[in-house]
Amino acid sequence: MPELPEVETTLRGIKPYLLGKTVTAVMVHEPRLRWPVEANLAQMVTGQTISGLNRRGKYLLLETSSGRLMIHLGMSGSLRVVKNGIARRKHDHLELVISTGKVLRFHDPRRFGSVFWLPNTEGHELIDNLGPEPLSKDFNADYLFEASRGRRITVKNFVMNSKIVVGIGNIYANEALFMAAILPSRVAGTISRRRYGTLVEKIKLVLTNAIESGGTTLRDFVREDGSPGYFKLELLVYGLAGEPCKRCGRILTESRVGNRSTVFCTRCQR
DNA sequence: AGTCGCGCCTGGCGGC
DNA sequence: TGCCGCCAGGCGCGAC
Repeated sequence: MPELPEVETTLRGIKPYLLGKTVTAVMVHEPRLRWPVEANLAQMVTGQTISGLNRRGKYLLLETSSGRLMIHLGMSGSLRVVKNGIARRKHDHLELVISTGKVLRFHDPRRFGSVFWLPNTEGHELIDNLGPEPLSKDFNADYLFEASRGRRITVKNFVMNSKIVVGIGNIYANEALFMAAILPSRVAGTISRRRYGTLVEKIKLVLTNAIESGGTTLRDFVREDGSPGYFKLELLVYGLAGEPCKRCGRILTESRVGNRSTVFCTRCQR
């Protein structure tokens, strides 16, 4: 499930192959993604030179002089760089052929991902109103505390809201709340400034550590070379319901918060 | 305005 | 062994 660390890992992996390179062809094999791939996308991107690669939340941005290609990996998406001529696999929906003889392939079995072309002159509602980057200084205890006042949703749903802060999905929300010793079901508006300080610190820590491990591979996620991310080995609670808490030994509990699998320790988290 | 539930989609897995 | 139903969840959307 690509969250910020998986998208960042992908960005760092593909960057050396694409930066300063020219796209010589674009093939859209399956336009039926989360949002339909626009019919003119290939025409707009072909011939463009990629002048920068960036990430905003879970969106990858391939910058050119006339606009940017926005890619979201959805639930099961991945990007791989292969040599031109390697056989296409099932669910390889879109390809960018690069002047160097490499090909960037967008692979997404469940098709929850999306690909957009965004001209320089236009904004896009999907990225224009996002919250701060969690690894930036704009994301701090005061910000999160103030943003939470009056909110009746659970703290877990609160930090998974991309309008509040980008990049945190179910896995890292579970992990950060465990590390911060906060129960996922706590009401966001009733948590103290001090505890939000701890939560901010743990969110930054878990995301940073996960990036260092190349992200978390549960099923679908792979790096640009097809290799998995290894942060699964360092998960403390996600996927570990029924196992003893690594901190106190009590059996970890699983429930549904916001209709998503939530794992926590009833002793360590309050 | 904030909150909640739905649905998109495929593949893996448990149960029978 | 095979089939069926459930589940995984990012995220926009409609309803209240």
